[in-house]
Amino acid sequence: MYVFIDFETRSKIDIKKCGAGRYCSDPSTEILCYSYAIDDGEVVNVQGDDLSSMRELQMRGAVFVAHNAAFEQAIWENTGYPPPEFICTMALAQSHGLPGGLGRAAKSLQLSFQKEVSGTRLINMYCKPAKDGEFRVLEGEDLQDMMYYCAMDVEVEREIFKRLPKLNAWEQGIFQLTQKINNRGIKIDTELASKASLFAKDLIGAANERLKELTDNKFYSLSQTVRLRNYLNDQYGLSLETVGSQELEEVLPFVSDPVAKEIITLRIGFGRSSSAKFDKASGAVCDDGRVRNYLIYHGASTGRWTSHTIQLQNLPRGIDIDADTCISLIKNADPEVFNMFYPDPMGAISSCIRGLFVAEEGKTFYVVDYASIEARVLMWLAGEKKAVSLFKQGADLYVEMAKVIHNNQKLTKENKKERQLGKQAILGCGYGMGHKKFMATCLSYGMDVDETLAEKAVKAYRKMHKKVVSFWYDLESAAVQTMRTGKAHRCGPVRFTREGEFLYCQLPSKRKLAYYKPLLEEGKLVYFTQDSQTHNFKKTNTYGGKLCENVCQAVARDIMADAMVRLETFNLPIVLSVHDEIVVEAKQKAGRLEQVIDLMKTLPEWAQGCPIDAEGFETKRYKK
DNA sequence: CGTTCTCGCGCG
DNA sequence: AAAGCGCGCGAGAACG
Repeated sequence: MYVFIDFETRSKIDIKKCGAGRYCSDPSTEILCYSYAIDDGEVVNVQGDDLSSMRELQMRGAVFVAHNAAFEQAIWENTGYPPPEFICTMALAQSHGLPGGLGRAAKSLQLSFQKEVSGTRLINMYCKPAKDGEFRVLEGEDLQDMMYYCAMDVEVEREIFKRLPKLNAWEQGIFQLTQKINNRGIKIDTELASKASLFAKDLIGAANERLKELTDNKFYSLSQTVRLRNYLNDQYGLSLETVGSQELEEVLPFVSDPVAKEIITLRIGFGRSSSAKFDKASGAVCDDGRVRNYLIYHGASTGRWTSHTIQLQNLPRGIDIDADTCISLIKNADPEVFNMFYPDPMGAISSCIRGLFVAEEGKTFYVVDYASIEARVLMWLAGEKKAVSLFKQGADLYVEMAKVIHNNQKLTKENKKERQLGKQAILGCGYGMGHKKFMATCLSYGMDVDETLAEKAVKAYRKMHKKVVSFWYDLESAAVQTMRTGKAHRCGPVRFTREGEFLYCQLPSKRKLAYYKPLLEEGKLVYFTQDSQTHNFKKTNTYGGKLCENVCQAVARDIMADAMVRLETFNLPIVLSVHDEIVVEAKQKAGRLEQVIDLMKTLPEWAQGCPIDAEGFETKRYKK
């Protein structure tokens, strides 16, 4: 028996500011009404927060289904009863390469039920307090409309559920593990959050004031990016395409006007949004000092986790300063003293963002990450035996690459510049990058590589790793053949199949990557996906190099997911995972770091032979 | 006034 | 033998 359910809740606190973790646990948060449907039955609307009939269904072994089940589970928990396990239609949508949001998912699937747009007005009216801080009373026609809106959400989620295959048992387990981590949460240094936010706001405020002076009050903020670009171009004869820091760094040496120079310097130094993460941390922290509900299962189409509320997957690495010293200055010193201490005070503050996350009293973080896992997975999948064995021996592949690029066997680790180029090639050229893009990528890492050298590097990579190159073409041709014939086609360790509205790519772990509404257009493979920049759901083309990238990212994720399950089995609680890194929070114990590393390096049956490696450290305060 | 899109930032 | 890819969020601006 499946029970499809959707809660409408109200709260005195703002879910946008606090995230679902704190929102659901706040005492002012309560269920206004809810709708549910049993199997194919009619949707039932219930006013108020009495869940007793739901608990009865739970007792009878019903399987509950919700869209973004984490929310329903947390709300259920807040009523004082342990929630059942859920199937999450958002997880189903995302694991099929569809948008996560209920409305967007319904739209992209062109369901017969669509999300009711009129719900927004009701939510603003009844789910948030009025200006006097009190809730408006939901009754009469608006109550009926609210229940109708809620019921439609149930219809939509039921239709998504019927339309998409369920997660396999292993992946449902990974989904549950994600929820477990989300509920466990991670502790925040709240004192640091509030003080650092003030420091950052001071600095940004001063920079914006200076911008006003320099531009005769034409601006109020350095983040007015488009206007700032046009202004610099018009006023100073520049030809900027953006005001991104990379482009600005490039042109700065050629700008002669002192005012333009200063504006650009201000934008580079203060354009980043540093105080935002501190503020979000302050807002999202629960009563026990932890933030929760930050990981999104299968947020990326490849299966990687993404993160929200506080985006934990893009914490700045920081500049080269001692973060502990900087944090104690933020806590104990005045801003003036602080600014004297650091020539780049914004850089210093943003270097402390990682330090917001601290281990619970008596515990410590074990931070372990895989070494260039995607490059290793690629060599393994492509069958590059030599590279695989070099990786296994612990050889320096970056130097080996440099030797080929420069046609010089005498190069060693000490040839830093050459090795750096070799590293860029190994990490960057595996998915078909051309030499122009390679040049730009090198430049973004501060390496000035000319076109000839870039061309040499790309050619050398492709010559040295012929099987990687053929892997691109074989992947594309297997996918295209599957589209042409409707039959499964294998490419080494992966297998393409055509089922329903999807082209699937089955990975060694048996998990399937999904491509929605695939088509051959003049022999080229296209499919529908959400544009990662604009969020528009649209047709996009793909090709060997891109398929290769998807597969490598996905396999690396599967290796990490497997390790995460293992860590939890050995009672090593994960509080965070970031693409190739896992953070465990546990009591300090001799040998524990090695244990975490060993468990992460242990490979599942399907990945035997993959040359992975991991390293890490322990720390009370999160850092890179 | 709220929603949606774009730009730019940060990570892997 | 041609192409690197995957995200979320804040702020501003456009839209209704």
